[in-house]
Amino acid sequence: MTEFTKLGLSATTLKAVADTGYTEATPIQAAAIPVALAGRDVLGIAQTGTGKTAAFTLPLIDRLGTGRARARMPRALVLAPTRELADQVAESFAKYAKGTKLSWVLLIGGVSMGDQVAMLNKGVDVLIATPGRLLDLFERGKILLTGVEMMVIDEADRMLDMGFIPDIERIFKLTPPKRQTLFFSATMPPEITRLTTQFLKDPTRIEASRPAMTADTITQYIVRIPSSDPKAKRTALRALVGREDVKNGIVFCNRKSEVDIVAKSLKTHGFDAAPIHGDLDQSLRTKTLADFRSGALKILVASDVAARGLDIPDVSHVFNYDVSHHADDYVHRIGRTGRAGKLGQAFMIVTPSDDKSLDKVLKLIKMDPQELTLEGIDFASIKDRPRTDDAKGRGRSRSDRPRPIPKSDNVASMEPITPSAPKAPAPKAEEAREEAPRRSRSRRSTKPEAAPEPIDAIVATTPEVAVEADVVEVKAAPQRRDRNRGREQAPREGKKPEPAKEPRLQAAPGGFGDDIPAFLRRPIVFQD
DNA sequence: AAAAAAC
Repeated sequence: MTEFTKLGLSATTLKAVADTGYTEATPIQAAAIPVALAGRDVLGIAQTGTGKTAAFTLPLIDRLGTGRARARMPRALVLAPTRELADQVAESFAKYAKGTKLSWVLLIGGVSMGDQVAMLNKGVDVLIATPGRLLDLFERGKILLTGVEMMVIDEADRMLDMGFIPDIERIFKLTPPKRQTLFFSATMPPEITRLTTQFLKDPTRIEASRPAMTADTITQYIVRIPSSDPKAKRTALRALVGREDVKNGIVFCNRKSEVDIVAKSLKTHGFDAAPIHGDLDQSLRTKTLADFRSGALKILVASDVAARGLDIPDVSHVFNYDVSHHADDYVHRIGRTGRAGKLGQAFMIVTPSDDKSLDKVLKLIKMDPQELTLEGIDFASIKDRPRTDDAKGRGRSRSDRPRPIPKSDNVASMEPITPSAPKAPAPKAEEAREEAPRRSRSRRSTKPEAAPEPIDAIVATTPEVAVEADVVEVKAAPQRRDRNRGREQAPREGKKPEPAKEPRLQAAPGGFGDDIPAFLRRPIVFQD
């Protein structure tokens, strides 16, 4: 391991690092920081859990030094795929930049624009943003990206999954070509390779080998049940959660609607659980996550919004209510536990209809998790009330749908599952009535068309560094700021409901009074 | 198959 002091960071930055208690850099930090400090582009291939955030935050802070920010002209831009991840970067920034005069702002959706705009007007050095809000603010003329000296793309492959690549491309083109770019992705599918070829200059490729597929701090289990019925699955989940000594745990579901149902079910049965997914109000998401981090909430029921990247140290259990369809997601999900040397347990409920997904997972993790059996539950006789969110045309009409089955005592006795002794008495197993919260949301496909052109590998200009990644990670500050929670209305600037998109004059930059040079009101686009 | 992300 390399010490931070050997990486060429300034005294101020080193002091901030030392204050966090860390002395040794992770492999990706040791490799990336000197390259970034030298002003070179970095192509980092690394998963979360490798200390990636600090690997770009520290050199960013160092290189921006004490230069000063101008109104609406940020000098650095960090893009992350989800709001929570962006927030996490902001936390890291707050921690490491505290000895400097650098200012920064978190630009994410779901929260008031007012504070963000005010910060931009005052002038900030660093923007930490999700693509949607950044472009929104740009289109409103609140930001100029022509002063961007450094740009960081975090979790690029996830951006691809989420259909953000056109946005990212557009943002790249709004920044000056001479910027320094630090680009991170866990995998390098063709579309991502194309992006790096187009926008990175002679990057140094730094690869942290996949963190061990199954960190040996995580014990994995498979819980097979003979029924795919949602109610049967919930019963199994409760039996599982009830018998484990769960300090704090995350339950992952594949669908947002299921997240709501499962959270409600757990709550009804006396568990301290709350849902988190992308359809929930951002203030709620923020609060729920904060509660979970602080220990005020024991069980987080989550969609994959929480699967990747979120650094919640010390999660004791992960429960996969659904088998993830993407094997990668399974690895990310269970990676929320067993972190920083702590021990973790991961359970996966598997039904007969999960065969395909399970195969993919098992192939990827290259091991066979221990099989557990939940004894004493007659899963076959548990039937959920019909779900009504299946209204995709061929759904049955209200009248000919089967009626809810009268409550019956499905659960005989809760036998301990195989290896360990029962810890807590299983909660009462009567199903409460659960109404599936219905959500209809128009969904547009954002998948960009795959560019067929296969691109050659990136030129590695420095010897390729293949390093062994381990699980040491710079921890997020335990105390979160509540800056997301501002509920006040964003001051409506101009009362145009929808500015007709014609001759695109940007809103006036500050500092010119009424006399604004025309060129400043025109959008500026750099073509690479 | 679904998740996420702008008003």
